[in-house]
Amino acid sequence: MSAVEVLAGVDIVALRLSEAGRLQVLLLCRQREPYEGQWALPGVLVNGRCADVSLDAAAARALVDKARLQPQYLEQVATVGNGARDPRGWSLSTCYLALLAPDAEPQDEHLRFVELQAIMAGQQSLPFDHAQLVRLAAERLQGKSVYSSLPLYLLASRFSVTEALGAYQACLGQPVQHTTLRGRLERMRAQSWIVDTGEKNYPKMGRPQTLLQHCPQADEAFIFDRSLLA
Amino acid sequence: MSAVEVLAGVDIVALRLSEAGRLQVLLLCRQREPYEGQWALPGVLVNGRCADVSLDAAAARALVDKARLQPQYLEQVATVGNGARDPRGWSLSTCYLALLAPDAEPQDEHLRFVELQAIMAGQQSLPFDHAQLVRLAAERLQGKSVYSSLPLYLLASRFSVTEALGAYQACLGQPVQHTTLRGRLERMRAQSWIVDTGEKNYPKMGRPQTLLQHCPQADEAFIFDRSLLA
DNA sequence: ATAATAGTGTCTGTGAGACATTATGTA
DNA sequence: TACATAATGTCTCACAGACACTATTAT
Repeated sequence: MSAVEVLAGVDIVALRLSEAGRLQVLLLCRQREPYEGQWALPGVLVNGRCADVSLDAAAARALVDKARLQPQYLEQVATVGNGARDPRGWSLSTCYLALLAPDAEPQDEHLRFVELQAIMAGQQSLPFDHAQLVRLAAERLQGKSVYSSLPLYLLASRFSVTEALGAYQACLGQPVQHTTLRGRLERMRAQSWIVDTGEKNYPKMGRPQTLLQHCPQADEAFIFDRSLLA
Repeated sequence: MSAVEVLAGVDIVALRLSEAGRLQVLLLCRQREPYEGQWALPGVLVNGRCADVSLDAAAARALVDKARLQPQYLEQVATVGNGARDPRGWSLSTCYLALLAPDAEPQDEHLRFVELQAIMAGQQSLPFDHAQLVRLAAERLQGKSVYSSLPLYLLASRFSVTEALGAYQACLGQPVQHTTLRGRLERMRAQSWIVDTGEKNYPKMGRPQTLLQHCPQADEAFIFDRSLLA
């Protein structure tokens, strides 16, 4: 090992909303030691020899190279570093939160989605400190969902208010009043972040749903000036 | 350079509130190449040979080793990595925001406080991408000041409402209604985050000031459920 | 008609914004 | 007394929370 350098990488916590309305984490079966054959977060090492122009670019590359998936949202969560997280020695990992569309599907058998709750509850164990990274990313998502439009990045390009409600409830882990969400969506519509497509979805029963479209007007999510569930 | 490892470090944006009520950044005159003799952010390299148990510990060490200062608040802001920021090659830096008490004084001539505004305006240039790191830290502080008690960590152990108001205005860069801040301080008092010491400060003119004490009940700052300046 | 789901309306409570008023010290 | 600064009171507005009510489809 070099005198002044250190092992560093990025790990991606990529989340998808299942049909049942639950959050799922993308895992990859490791092809190399350490922990070969175990299901872990997708990630890549970063060092000068890679073509990455930046750390953020390395994160995007990790998801494209390993899973051929393009996230709808990507945000750096935190960097952890210590001597215990990797058997190869003192190492750094920068954790990213990625939000995928609900139709994101694994391309091969080395990829799998598992329920976020299974990891949080410890039923699904992960190598390295990946369980901790998942916790950090989930906390970030939950925290920002209280005052931003972040959960909308988990939806398909056309979505109903009911689907948006499901996304918020999955991110927050608790029920949300639909009237409150409607108010927020209306405020976003006034600023062109939401467009009413005019199309309708006709479910088996009940009144048809208005289909909305999410049109982010900035890189960051829309910020509301008040918290949910205060 | 090793095949898989990379140069990594932490850099600290340590802020102090001047008597004039303006934010100042702690700079250190570099003792080594690169950029020897230039004023830059204090920081340390991280690698397995150091005794740091974690990246956060390395950040705390950077401030103690280089400036003998203990911050009242320390938070990781972001990690940047690219091939251009350091002349030695592709490198990583994790940026930390530190908030100091107003009586924090440089211990020797290698340390200096400069106005945050001078750096933001480009009047004071910094080596590496340190100006960008300062911007990231200042953005984090400004963002969180809207909905949290973060500015209070810039105050002495006993402080008046007027001083707290100055801290908020410095962090936000705009005026705040004192009645709004009083309401927030009162809500913190109800939850034991603020204590009325009963002591008074008697300025040359005017009604004496109640002296308050900040008693954080958690590692994170107090979060309000509504934004200032919406 | 009935069931099911979508969407609106109404009322309440909280806290920020703005500003007037009162309180308490010094010169 | 006048003056300066601290602290409180009042009113409005925006928006979340709760829940009732209306609307629109299929069977």
